Amino acid sequence: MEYNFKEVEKKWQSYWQENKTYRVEVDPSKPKYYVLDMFPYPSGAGLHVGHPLGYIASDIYSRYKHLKGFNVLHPMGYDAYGLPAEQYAIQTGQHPAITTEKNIRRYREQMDKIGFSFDWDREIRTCDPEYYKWTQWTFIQMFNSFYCYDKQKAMPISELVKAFETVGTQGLNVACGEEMNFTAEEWKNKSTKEQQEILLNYRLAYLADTMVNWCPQLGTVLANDEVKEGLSIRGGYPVVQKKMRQWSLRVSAYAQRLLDGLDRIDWSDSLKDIQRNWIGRSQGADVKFDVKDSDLKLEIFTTRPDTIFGVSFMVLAPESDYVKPLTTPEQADAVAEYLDYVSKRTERERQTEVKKVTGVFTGSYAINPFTNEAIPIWISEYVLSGYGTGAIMAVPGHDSRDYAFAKHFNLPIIPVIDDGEGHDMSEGSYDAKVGKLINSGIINGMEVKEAIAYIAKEVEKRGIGKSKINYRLRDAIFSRQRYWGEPFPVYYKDDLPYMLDESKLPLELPEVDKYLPTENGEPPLGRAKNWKTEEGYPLELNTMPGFAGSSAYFLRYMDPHNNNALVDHNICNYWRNVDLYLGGSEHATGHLIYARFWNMFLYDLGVACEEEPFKKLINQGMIQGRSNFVYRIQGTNTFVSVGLKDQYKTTEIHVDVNIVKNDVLDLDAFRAWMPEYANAEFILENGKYICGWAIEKMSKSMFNVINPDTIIEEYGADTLRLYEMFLGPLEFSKPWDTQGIDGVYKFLRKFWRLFQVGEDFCVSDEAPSKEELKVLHKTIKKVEYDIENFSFNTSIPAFMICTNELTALKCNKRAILEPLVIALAPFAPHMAEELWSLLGHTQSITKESFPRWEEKFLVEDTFEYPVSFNGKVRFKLSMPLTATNADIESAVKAAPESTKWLEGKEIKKMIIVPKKIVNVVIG
RNA sequence: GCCCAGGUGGCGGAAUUGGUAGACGCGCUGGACUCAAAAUCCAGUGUCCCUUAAAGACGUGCGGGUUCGAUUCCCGCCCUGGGUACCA
Repeated sequence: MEYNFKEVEKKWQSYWQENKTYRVEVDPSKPKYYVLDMFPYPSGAGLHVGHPLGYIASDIYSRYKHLKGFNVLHPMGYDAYGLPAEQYAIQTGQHPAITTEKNIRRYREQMDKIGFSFDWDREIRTCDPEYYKWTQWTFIQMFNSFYCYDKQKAMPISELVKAFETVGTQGLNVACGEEMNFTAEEWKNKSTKEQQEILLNYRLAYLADTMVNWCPQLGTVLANDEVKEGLSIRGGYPVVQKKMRQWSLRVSAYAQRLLDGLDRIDWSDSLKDIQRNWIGRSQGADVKFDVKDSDLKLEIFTTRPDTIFGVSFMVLAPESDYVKPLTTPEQADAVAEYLDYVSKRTERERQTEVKKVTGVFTGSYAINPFTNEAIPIWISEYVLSGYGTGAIMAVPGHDSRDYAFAKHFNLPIIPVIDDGEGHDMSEGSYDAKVGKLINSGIINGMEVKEAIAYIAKEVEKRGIGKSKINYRLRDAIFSRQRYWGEPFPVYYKDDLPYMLDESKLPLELPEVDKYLPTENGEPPLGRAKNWKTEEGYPLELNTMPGFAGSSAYFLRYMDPHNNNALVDHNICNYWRNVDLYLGGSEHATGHLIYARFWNMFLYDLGVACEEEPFKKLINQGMIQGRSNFVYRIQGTNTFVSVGLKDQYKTTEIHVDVNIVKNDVLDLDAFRAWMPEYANAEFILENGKYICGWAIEKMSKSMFNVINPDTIIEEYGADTLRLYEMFLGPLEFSKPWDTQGIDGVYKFLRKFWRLFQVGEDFCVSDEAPSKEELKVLHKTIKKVEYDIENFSFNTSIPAFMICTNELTALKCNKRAILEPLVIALAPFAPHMAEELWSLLGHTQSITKESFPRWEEKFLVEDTFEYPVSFNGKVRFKLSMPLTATNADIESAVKAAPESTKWLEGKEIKKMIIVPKKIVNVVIG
């Protein structure tokens, strides 16, 4: 009886579904294990063969953990809000909810065919009001919180108000937009509106003016990549830099905790590095400079206080608040002209034209606190308003950007560090933090490190500055002028934002007649009828960004139907956090930062039980496409096989990989593929048309998309699962190549045949031989080791070797085959279930335990020593395990093969590594 | 520019971390079974020298080093992929 995968896979998929085999509940009697995949955005194209890679790996691991006795949580859902459905809605008028629903059904259908062990009772969708109720709820909690640096956690905003009422801002050490100073008395005298405005400066979710690309004609904010040369890519309308009132999340408050947490989690070093760079901690000092003929103090941030004697000018960001007060009447026109130039520059231009040096003198001078010299204050776009204080002290001798600026505007360059090798200042700055200070008054002769500490201390002593740590991580802009996203639970009264009462949640997304901005530039929600509270206050028109819904979904899976809480505390206390998270590394600076931040906030609130949401993270690689080409002889409809194409002038054309098998083109299918090829002629080699090939991204336009359904149709889901794993290490990017799939397909059929005698299913109850037991235990050991280390690609060869060896031994013994079936179950669950039931078991294989391997079946009596002479292996020597080094030494000398290699030479040394190798050094 | 990962046959990739490099699979070559095909099975397959075999030499991006022994460790380069960039 041949293995009928179609029938078997269908049978077990419906069995699992009907019996809810993978349903999971809290069970304190068992250890928990939480395996999570990054949930997909359900796009219209459906799944291609690359998408399930991570799902298959996580499925193997969770099935394995289950067999190992863990209570495994393994859920799946959909990141359902997103741009493509909205774009489609704009074009067709079809509601994005309908498109999304359709796509989800298609995804589910495709996933079901692969045989995953998801607990579908826990499915969530971010666009479901029952789900986004808790996204909105969390936002309200953020609005009602501030971040206290002393306690290193989020606190209720009411505590801050209490502090303001009693001591004002005195002794305050909290996260904020800008430093504020007022007394309790002053606070009490402020109007409600003023007080609310001040509180926004401290809330974790806050409304503030932020710089954005604004396109007036399109009536929307644009991302940097949607703008080119100051014009919008769509329409070509002018785009300006504009401050807009936007919602933001104070992610920056958690910068240090996000950094520290990385040391406690099991992620790849490269991913941790990406996050560390993104957070960008730098230790330095804020220093205040007096301004000549003014009461103003100019505060700058520097990481190199040691170079303060080398400061020859100061630079302000064009957007800096210092610009206005520091511009003198004589320079007013020049500054205005420069600011106008800068405002027309887009972020993109500033980024691409990094080498372009521009700037203008303000007319004012700062006083160097250490030399008392007057130094000119300039404005330049190379200084960013959003980092540090938006102003710098420029040390052209030791900073390459300051150097370029000084050269361009002919400003003095003062060397203050001697690198000991006579660095030539005319060739560029010396940026390294190594050397001795020169031309630097009190710190002359000090090493750089010493000098940094000395000046930092001196600055604090004089009260002109303090040590400070800056982070590159910015707050997350949280508003989008889009329709298909979570509505904010916010209404406006007196121009101030207020949160809806929690009892009003969820605030459901309203219907609109069109998915475009309104005529007067409001977001699409401006079109909704009655978009106001019961009291008549207008509701927020923006929606939340894509990352809102994906920032706490892992918590919701624990308790997805709870209507009273994001997650029940006892349930959360059991599942705690994700033990294994699988997904792409493209989320390193997005989702994986936001989700950690969001979870830390919920942890501070007492909702989450662990500070870090994802204990271990694996980034699966991308599966690329393998494109096929045909070669048309130019000006004809004749196609030449790849081996002969150099004899003609040809054009390379992508051909649908689905009509090519093993690089051989199906000629009839090609003629039927497109009308223009209906009369195609071919020049063959060896009677076949061979196509060329290349590795490219899998995409429709390259005709190289492989649909998992097609593979399952032809080879079955188990083969697909095995082959995706066999392709290579999980983390690598690798091309899909259908050619190789035969190998694993053959393996499965061979495995099946182990249970057959002739045409019938037949296993023997005979006792296994020593040799058979060795094969079994060797395999289980290897497979277990590989699964634990996520090298599924090497455990499949272990099964293949095992099957070949058992076939050679003609072994069909139950004692060997039963444990093997269980070990194979995580990889090929359908076949395993079928064999298990054929072996006479009445309950699902998921109820079994993973087999244990025992060392005693693996130990040998002898070891075959490779004997090498001067590092080159010459022969093998079989020795008992009990042999001493002296035994081995004399055996090597006595071996007849040795005489050949020793001829005319003497043994200088003999290295014997027990159970490894013998190396004879001769000379 | 800076940070990270990687470079092994015709191809995807193994090598239990310093101990027989190329497991396993694909592809290719030959054979068996077939009227034939498919399927299946068996054998071979890093390079060079050679009619063949034995034997040998070379071989893990390049150049050095440590070691009895290096794909693995160290130093200096080259290339590929990823991240990031006026972050002071």
